[in-house]
Amino acid sequence: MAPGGSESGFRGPQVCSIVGITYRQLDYWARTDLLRPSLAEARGSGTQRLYSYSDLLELKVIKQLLDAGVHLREARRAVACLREGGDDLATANLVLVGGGTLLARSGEEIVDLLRGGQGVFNIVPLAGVVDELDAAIVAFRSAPGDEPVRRQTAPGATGDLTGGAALPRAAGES
Amino acid sequence: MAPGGSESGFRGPQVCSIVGITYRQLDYWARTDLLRPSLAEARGSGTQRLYSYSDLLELKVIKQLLDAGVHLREARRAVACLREGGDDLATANLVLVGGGTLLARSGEEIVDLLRGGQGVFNIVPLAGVVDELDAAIVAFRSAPGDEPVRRQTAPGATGDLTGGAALPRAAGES
DNA sequence: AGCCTGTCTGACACCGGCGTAACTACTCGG
DNA sequence: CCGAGTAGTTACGCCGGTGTCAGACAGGCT
Repeated sequence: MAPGGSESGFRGPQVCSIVGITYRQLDYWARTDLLRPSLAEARGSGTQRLYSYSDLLELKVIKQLLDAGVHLREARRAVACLREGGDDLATANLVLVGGGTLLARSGEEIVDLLRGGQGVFNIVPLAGVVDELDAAIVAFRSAPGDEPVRRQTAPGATGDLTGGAALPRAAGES
Repeated sequence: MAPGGSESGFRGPQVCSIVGITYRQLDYWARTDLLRPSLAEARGSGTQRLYSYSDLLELKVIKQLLDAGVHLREARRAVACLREGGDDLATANLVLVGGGTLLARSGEEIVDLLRGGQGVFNIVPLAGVVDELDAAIVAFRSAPGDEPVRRQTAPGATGDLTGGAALPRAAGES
């Protein structure tokens, strides 16, 4: 298989090493409707799933939530909110409050929520997630089966990431 | 300072109905060293555990975290941080970031963390926790065996929340 | 076609976090 | 001193989420 050749999406094992999850997790999440591949689903043994760039982004968010000790049930709600979220995700923060999810654009918005709300807030800064994901993709393309951690090159040089799904990187994070 | 402090503390089943957890949870948490009663531990069948007011506060924080879908492992770290915190917990926010815990006194502090941090933030406004806990204690004393398990949407209009029983609420909430 | 390799699939097992149900031990009123 | 009630303890099992492993299958290569 050619690591730099086909641009038609990402297959299961590729997704696993890019996002940093196990194949069992990816499979379980696809079977339980947490996140199914948007480009092509498996139709039996031997076929292959194809994930888009935005799929990877959602998977990365899920992994971050799991690493932070958040339950998969909350991750399901987060994914649902991300899909409605629109296009400029890199500058927003995903906020989970008891029973609801929303995208906060500014820090002051979060402070307002903290003042009035009772309950626990789970907040995911999406800019960092996008950064990590792009760096992991670039590292994977340069060395698919080797050391995954490489220096962070500007992903804008790669042109098209996955056709039409690539998000333009915003510069500032504040 | 603590409601109910005039007596010798809170016993297991009382704690369960005040905090809103099951006896099995309380027992499991005591056995796995998440939170052991600080006043008296069980020394065999028939004896009884005695929990202090600050025990109840920690238990309430744990329950809030669980309700928000946070794993028990994170709750263990949160408890450790709460014990190191000062006395004025009611004005602070408990913040869990990947691998670390801290108490943030102001909203701006949280915004600063959000700017630079990469990872998921779990934030617990402790003022709301104290409110709910005091209200539950007052409700329990007026109707010890009557009150069913109340939902998270505390009535709040109980009136004499701070009537000689609760901690003095210092900071405005909105 | 036959082989090889990569990928999906199914069955089994494991562990954390409890629920349920018995059992046990202490306390209290009489 | 004895029965009732209460509270802690043990035993067993369930369920969600994964690791492990063997098996099934598509597609490319010879």
